[in-house]
Amino acid sequence: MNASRHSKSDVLQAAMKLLDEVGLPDLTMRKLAATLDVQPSALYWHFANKQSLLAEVSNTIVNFPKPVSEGKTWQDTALQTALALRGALLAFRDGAEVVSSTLALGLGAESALAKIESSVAISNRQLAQAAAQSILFLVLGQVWHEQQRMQANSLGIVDNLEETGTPNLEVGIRLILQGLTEKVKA
Amino acid sequence: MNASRHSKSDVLQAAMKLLDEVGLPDLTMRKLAATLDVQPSALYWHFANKQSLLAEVSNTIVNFPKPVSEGKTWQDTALQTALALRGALLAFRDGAEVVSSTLALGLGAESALAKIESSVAISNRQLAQAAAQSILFLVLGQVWHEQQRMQANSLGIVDNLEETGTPNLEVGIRLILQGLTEKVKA
DNA sequence: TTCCTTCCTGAACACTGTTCAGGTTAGTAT
DNA sequence: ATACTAACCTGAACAGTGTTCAGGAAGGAA
Repeated sequence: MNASRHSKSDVLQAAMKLLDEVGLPDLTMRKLAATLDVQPSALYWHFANKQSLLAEVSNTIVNFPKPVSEGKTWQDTALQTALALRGALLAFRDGAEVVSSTLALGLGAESALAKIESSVAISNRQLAQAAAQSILFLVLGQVWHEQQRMQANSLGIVDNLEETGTPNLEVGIRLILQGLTEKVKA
Repeated sequence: MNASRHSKSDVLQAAMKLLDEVGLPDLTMRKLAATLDVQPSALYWHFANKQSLLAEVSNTIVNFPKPVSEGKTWQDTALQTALALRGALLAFRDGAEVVSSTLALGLGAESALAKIESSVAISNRQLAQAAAQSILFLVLGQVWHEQQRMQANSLGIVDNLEETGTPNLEVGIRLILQGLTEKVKA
């Protein structure tokens, strides 16, 4: 189709489109190169390796706007931020797994943690950091689970009727915020 | 070394030993076969595929004894259970990643969730389930992070001085349990 | 001795990420 | 117009991956 040359952000865009279409396991350098009408080796001019590519994909996924906090309690803002993160992860196929992996490798996606932490408006920063990290892991784990089920269901695998995804997540976050509120009071 | 034949549990044991020695990325079927003095294809008589092998590895890792609850509040028991899970994951290199992956794929490791859930002795089972799931994701995420840092540090990468691993985990769990306690009271 | 189950061999298939020497294209400077 | 330079790509190869499959060997039971 397109025989023109490509910039780094072209490749990044194509990678995210392909991710959404085929999922993480099938996001290979060769398939990505094919969608750009280019040899696989060409990708290595733009990115040092696949991990670096995925790191930037991950950063783009979690680059969602931080909810405004006007007229809301910080508990509400924190909850909204966590749910916004959930939405950002759900916007791309296997988004949670991609972000989890690059976060574990320390290659990016730290902005997600920062956004949650800054929404926890309590004076004890150490405590706020622990809570924010907990919320982050909770959202990542839950959405990863959820997205895996989505794919399984789309493959015709029997639905287990355990559709407690979203409720469970919100309940979990609320428990942490509740605990935080009590702890700060004392 | 050993030219005798092997049972399924022999292979499983060898896999776990190799995992602990070289880590998940280097746990390949070929290397595993080599430690058993066997061709790679021989492994497929014992396990349908690599995922199935990892699923059983995962089940073995999380098969830790559930702490006794005598003379303790359920909050204490739940905390102990979560920390026991942490210990079980830390007992094997990349344990958290292995368990996270197979749990996401729905191929095993559910016993971990069951143990935590049963330790949350409140009447509202729906709430208990949500809390248990939250604690599980929290432990998995935190330990995954921790183990990744351990490997990075062992490779000579600079230590970031952010040694908040264990404290953060315990704080997070306590927040959830505190929130639970308040919610049950009301 | 025959039979059957258990376990393994050897070779191949279809992929994967990555490297590298060299070529093309386009734009800038002389 | 010519020369230079940076951006981008080709083509081929390398070393490795999980997995399959027809067939062979070992050992106990009938």
